[in-house]
Amino acid sequence: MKLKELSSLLDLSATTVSRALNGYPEVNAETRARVLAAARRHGYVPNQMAQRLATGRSMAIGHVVPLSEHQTINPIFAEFMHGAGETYSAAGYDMVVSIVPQDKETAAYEAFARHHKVDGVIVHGPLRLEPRIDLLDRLGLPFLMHGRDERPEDTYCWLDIDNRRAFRRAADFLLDLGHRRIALINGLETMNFAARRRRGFEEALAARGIAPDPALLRSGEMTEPYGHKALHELMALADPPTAFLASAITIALGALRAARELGLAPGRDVSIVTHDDDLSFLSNAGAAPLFTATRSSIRAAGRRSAEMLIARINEPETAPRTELWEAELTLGSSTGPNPRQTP
Amino acid sequence: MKLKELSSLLDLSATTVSRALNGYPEVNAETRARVLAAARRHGYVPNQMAQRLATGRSMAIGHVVPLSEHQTINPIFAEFMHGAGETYSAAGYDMVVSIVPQDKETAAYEAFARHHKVDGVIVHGPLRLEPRIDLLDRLGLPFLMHGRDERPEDTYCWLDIDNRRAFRRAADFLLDLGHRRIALINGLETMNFAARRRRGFEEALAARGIAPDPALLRSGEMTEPYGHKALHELMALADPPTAFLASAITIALGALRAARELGLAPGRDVSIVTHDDDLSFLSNAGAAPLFTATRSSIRAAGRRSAEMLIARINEPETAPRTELWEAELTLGSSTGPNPRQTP
DNA sequence: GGCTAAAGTCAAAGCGCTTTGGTGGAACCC
DNA sequence: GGGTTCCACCAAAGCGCTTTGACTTTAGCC
Repeated sequence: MKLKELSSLLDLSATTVSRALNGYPEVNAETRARVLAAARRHGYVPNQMAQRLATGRSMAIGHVVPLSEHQTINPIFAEFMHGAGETYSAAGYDMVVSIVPQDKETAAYEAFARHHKVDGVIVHGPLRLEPRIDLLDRLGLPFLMHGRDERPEDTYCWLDIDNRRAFRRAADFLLDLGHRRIALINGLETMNFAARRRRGFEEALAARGIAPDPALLRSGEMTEPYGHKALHELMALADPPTAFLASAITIALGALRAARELGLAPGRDVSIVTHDDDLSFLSNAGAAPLFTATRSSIRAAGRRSAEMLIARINEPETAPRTELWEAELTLGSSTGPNPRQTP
Repeated sequence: MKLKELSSLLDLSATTVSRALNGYPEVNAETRARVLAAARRHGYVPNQMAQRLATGRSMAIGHVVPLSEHQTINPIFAEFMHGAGETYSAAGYDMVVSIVPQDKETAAYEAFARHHKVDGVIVHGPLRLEPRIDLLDRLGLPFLMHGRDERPEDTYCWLDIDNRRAFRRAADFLLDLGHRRIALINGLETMNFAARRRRGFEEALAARGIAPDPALLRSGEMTEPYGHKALHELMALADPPTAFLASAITIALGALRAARELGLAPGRDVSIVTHDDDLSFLSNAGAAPLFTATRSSIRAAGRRSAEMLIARINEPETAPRTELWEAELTLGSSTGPNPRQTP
C-alpha cells in the first residue's frame, strides 16, 4: 500500500493525503479523519526511504564508538545508550552506531555528515580540550556532548553533571568526619570529567588549609582491578590515608575488596565515597546502600541527552542548549569518622 | 556535487556515470577510468538516501536489544556488537540498533520490516524454541541467529559454537583428573546454549556410569555474584564437589573469589573449568592463563556472523548458511587432580 | 556487401514521498 | 455585485539515484 493507492482509494490527491497524515493545518478536519481511518484500515505506512529523500532528513541519530583491539564497549557507555535508545524509540528516531578503530573516528563522523546518514550525533567522553567540537562544527553536524570541555560553555550543546561540585561535597563530607588524609582514585585525567572532579577535591582541601599530597592522587582507567591495586598501594604508604574518594563504583568495589583483604572494615577503619552512575547491574540503591556516593543516573542522562539533541535538530537556530545536573549525595555504610582522629 | 553535475561535466549521461561507478561491465574501461578520476577529484559521493530509494536496499543491518528496567546491554552482547561493527564498517553497512522494552520486541522487528529500515537482522540469545524465527520468516526479513534452537538445523542461518561438545570435553577433562563430584554452574537453561552445555556435561558423566546429582546443577544469570554464591552453597553440601564447570568467566571469577574465602587453592583443593568468551576486558589468555577454559572468541563470532548475513542478503535464494565452531580447550592453573582421589 | 552480434552509450521512466505554486469556490465586505 | 480573503484541495515538479529498453557504432562472419 503506497500513498498513491491510498489517495486514489479515497478519491483525493496524494498531496492532501500526505498533508493529512503529517498534520498540516490546511486540511479539513473531516477529510483528515477519513484519511487517518483509511490509512489505519489498510495498514498504510509511509516508505521511510522516500520520506528521507524528499525531506532530506534521515530521522536517525549517530553514535561513533571508537575501539581498539583491547577495549570494548564499556558498561557506562552501554547504559547511556540504553537511555538514549528509549528516547529514540519514542520519538521515531533510529540509532545508528558506527564502531570503528580509533584512528578512523574522524572519518566516521565525516561519513555520517557526507552521506546525510544521521541528523545529529551524540559525542561521548570529552577530553579536556575536545577536538571533535571543531570537527563537527566544520561538518555542520548538530551534536550534543555528554560532558563538557574547557572552552566557554555556551558555544555548543551539552549535558553534564557538576563533577566539581559533587567531588567538592564528597570531600567536604569526609573532612567533616575528621578525615585529613584522603586519597583520590580518579578516572583518566585527560578526560574532562576527571579533571573537574580533581579540581573539586582540591578545592575542598584548600578551603581547610590542607595541601593535597601527590602521593594520594591516582588517575587511571576505571576498572575493578585498578581500584584494588590502588588501595593496596595507598595503604602501604608510611602515612596511609583514612579515606578514599573513588570516581566509579567499579573502582570502589576493587578498593573494598582490597580493604577486606587487609582486614579493614569499611565505615570503621577506612571510609570510601564513590561516584555512582547508578548502573542497573551494579546497583548501590536501596534502604542501606553499600557505599556513600555521589549519584547521578547515566541512563537518565542518555534519555535526556537524546531529547535535547532532537530539540536542537528541530530548532537549529536557537541558542545552544546546556544542562548541568547536580549529583545527589547518598549515605551508605562505607563511611564513618576518622579512627585516628585526635580530639 | 551530484550525479547529474558530474555527468554533464564529463559529457556523459547519468546512466553511464552511475554504471561506471557501480562497476557494471558494459562501460568502456577508458570511460570508467575517466569517471572514477573525476569523481575522486570533485569529491563526488552518491547520496545514500537516493540510492536506497532507487535500489530498495537500505544497506543497514538491525539489532534489536530488548531491555527491562533492571538489565542493561551485557558485556557479551557488547563484545559481539564490536565484532559485527567491524564487518559492517568494512562492507559499507550501517548498524541500526533498536533498544526497546521487552514487550515491544516483536513490534521492533515489525517496524524494521515494514519500513525497510534494514536489509537483515542478527538475532541474539536464542531460547530453546525460538519464536523469533517464525516471526522473521513471516516478515520476510533475512536474519542470522547467533546460536541455534532445537528445530532442524538447516532451515535458517546461524552461527554457533558446539556447546555440547565443548562441555563434554571439559567434563571429560575433569573426569580424567579423577574428579567424580563435579558441579555445573550454568547459564539460564531456558536459553539454548545453556541447555546444550548441560547435555554435553551429562553425556560425559553418563559415559563413565555416573548419575548426575541434581544438587550439583545450577542455572542462573551469568554474573560474578551468582558464581560466588553458587560455590559457597555447593561447598556447604554434605558431600561437596571437587570440581566446577562454569558457563562464563564472570561466574568463574565469582567462584574463585568464594574459593579463596574458604581458603581453598584453585588447581589444588578445587578445580574450576570455565567457558571463556575471550572478552577483551576480562582476558584469560597469555602464557599461563588463570583458568582452564573452553574458549571461543565472541568478537570473532560477531565479525563472522555479520559476514554471513551480508552474504545471505546478497544471495537470498541459496541454502541457509550455518557454521558450527569448535571451542578450544586451553589449559590454565585452575585445575588439578582430585585431592580426595582413592588411588 | 549484407547480416548479425556485441559493445558502448543514452533518454526516460521509475523509486514513493514532500512541497511549491497554483485553482475553484465559499464566505465576507462595503 | 464586484472585489478580497480564506479554505480546501490539486497537479506537477522535485529529491538524486538506478534501471529498463532502445539506439548507434563497430566488429565479425559467410
